[in-house]
Amino acid sequence: MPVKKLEVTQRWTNQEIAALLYRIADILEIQGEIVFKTVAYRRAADAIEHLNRDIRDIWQNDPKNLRSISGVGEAIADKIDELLRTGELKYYKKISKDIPVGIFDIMKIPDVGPKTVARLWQEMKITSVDKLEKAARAGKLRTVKGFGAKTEEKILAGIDAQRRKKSSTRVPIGTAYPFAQNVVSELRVACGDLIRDIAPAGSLRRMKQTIGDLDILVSADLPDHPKIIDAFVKLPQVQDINAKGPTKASIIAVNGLQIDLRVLEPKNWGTALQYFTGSKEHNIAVRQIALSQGLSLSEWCFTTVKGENEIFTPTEQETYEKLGLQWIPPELREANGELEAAREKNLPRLVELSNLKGDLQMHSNWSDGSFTIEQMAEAARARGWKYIAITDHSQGLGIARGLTPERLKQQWAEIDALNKKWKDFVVLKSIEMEIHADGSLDFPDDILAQFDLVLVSTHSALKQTREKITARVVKALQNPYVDIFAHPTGRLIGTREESALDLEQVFRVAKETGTILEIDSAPERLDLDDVRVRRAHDLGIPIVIDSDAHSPAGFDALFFGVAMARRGWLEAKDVLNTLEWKELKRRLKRNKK
DNA sequence: GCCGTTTTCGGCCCGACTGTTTTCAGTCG
Repeated sequence: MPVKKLEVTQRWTNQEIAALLYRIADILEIQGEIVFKTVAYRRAADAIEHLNRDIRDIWQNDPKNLRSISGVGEAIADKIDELLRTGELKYYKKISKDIPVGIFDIMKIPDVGPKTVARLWQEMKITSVDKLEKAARAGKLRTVKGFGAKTEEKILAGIDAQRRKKSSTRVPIGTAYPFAQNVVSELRVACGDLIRDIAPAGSLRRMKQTIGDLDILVSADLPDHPKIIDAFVKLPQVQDINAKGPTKASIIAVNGLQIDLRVLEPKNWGTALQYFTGSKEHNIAVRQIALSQGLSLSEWCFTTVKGENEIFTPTEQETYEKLGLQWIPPELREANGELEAAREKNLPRLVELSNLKGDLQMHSNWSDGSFTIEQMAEAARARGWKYIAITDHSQGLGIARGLTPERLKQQWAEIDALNKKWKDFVVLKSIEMEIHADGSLDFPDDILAQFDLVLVSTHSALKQTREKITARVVKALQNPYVDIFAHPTGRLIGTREESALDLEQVFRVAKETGTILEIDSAPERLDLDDVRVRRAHDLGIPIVIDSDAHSPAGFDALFFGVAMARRGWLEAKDVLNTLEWKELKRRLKRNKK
C-alpha cells in the first residue's frame, strides 16, 4: 500500500492514490504545516479509498469531475488530474525530496506520530527504525526534552510487536458475529439483572465483512459497573487482560480477537451506542451537524455550545432525532450519503432476511453437497420459502463431481418426482456452470435451454490477466441462457484475493444483457461485497442473494449476504429472490423477448 | 485545503489516555 509507483508511468488505482494523499498529509504534518491542511488531505484520501468505482470513471479527463468526491476541492483535484494524466506528481516530488524514507516506517510504530518523528529526525538525526532502536536501547532518547524512560520502553515494545507482526489480522464477520453473540449471552447470564442493556457496537454492528476488534457496550446503574467489569474479565473466552478500569476493560480472547467492554449509565446509552458504533467518518460528520445547530456531541451527551447545558438522549433514535435526522441503520453509517438521506427523511427501507422467498444457489449430494435434494427442499420449506434452485456443479469441475449431461437427466427425473409432492413449493432445475478459461461453457445451448435458470461462475484460472478474465466472463454473460453470474470476483476472505476482473465492464455487460449478479452469502466469500453491491445498484443491475449452501445449516449464511445487501443500500425490490417464482421467472433474460 | 439551511471568510469532532509535564502535547479511536 505504500507509495511505490512514483517513478513509473502507469495505472494508479484508487488505493494507491489514497496512499499518496495520506503520505502527503504525513509529510506536511512532519513539516509543521497547519493541521487543517493535513486533515483536508486525509479526508480526501479516505473518500477515495472508499469510493465504489474506479476514480478514472469519475475523472474522464476532466479535473472538475473529481470535485464531486467529498473532500476533494480544486487543489487536490488538480493534483489527481496530473497523476492520472502523467503518472507522477511534481508537488509530491518536491515535498518528499528531503524526507528520509525510513521516517515513514518509524511512523508505523504505535504511539509514534508525525510530531514525534519530526523531533527524532531533527533533534537526534534518527531516520530509520534501526537507529531508533539503538538509541532507545542505549537510553539516549530520554536525554531529549519531552522523552522519558517510559517512552523508550513503549517504542521498543512497539518495534518488537511490529516485527512479530501479530496485529492487524481482521476476522471475517461470519466468525466474529456468532462469537460476539456468545460473549454477550454469557455476560448476560453472569450478570443477571445488573445489565439494563447490552449490545455489540463497532464494525460488527455495522456488519462490515471483516472485524478488527469487538466493542461491547453495557448500560447499568453506576454502583453495578465494577461488578460487570469483574464478571467480564472472568469469562471463559478471556485469555489476557490488557486493561481493566472502573468503566472499561480490554481483553484478548482465546481466538486472538481483542474485546473492549464499556459500561455506562442508561442515560448515556443513546449517545454512547451512536458513538461506539461508528464509523469514525460518520461520527465526524454527525458531530459537524450538531455543531451547526449549536450543539456539541460526545459519547456522553449533547452540550449546548453556549449555555453548558447537558442534554441526554437515552436512545439512539432520540440522538438522531435531536439533530433532525431519521434513525440510520448501522449498516449505512459510512459517511456515504446516509446523513443527507436521513435529513431528507429519505433513507432506503433496507431488505431483510425475512423478505427472501427462495434461494437460487445450493448444492446437493449430486455434486459436492452432503444432503439429498429432498432434504434441502424440506429444510427450505421449514424456513417458509417457496422455491429453491439446485445448482450442482457442471462437469468442468471434476473435483466437485460435476454433472455430465447423462447424470443431469437422472437428476431432473428426481426433481420432477419431488415436485409432485408439494403444491406451494418448487425445486428449480439449475446448475452452477463453469466458465472455461477460454470463455466457453460446459454445456451447449440446447441443454442450457432446458434448465429453469443457469448460474455461471469461475473456479479455475482465476489468475488470468485483467483482459483475459474479463473477456472470458463477458463472453459467458452474453449467452442468452446465462441468467446469473455467481460469486463474481472469486475471492475467499483472508485466503484468496479476488481475480483481476474488470467489474465496471462486467457491470455494463450485465446491464445490457439483463444478467443478474449474485451476492454469494458463504461467509468466506461475501461476493459481491457491499461496495460493489452499491455500485451495481446505482447502475440498476438486479441482484439475488444466495446461500451457496452445501447442507441445510448452510442456509444460515444468508444472514450475512443480506447484510452485504443492506450495506449496499438495497431494498427488497432490488433483490429478485424476494419475488414469487412466477414473477422472478418473468425477470430472467431467457424468458424476455 | 475544504466548505457553506446562520459563513465565499473563518471556521474545521470529541474525549480518553499517556507521559511528561507545573498546565499540556501527542496519539488514538
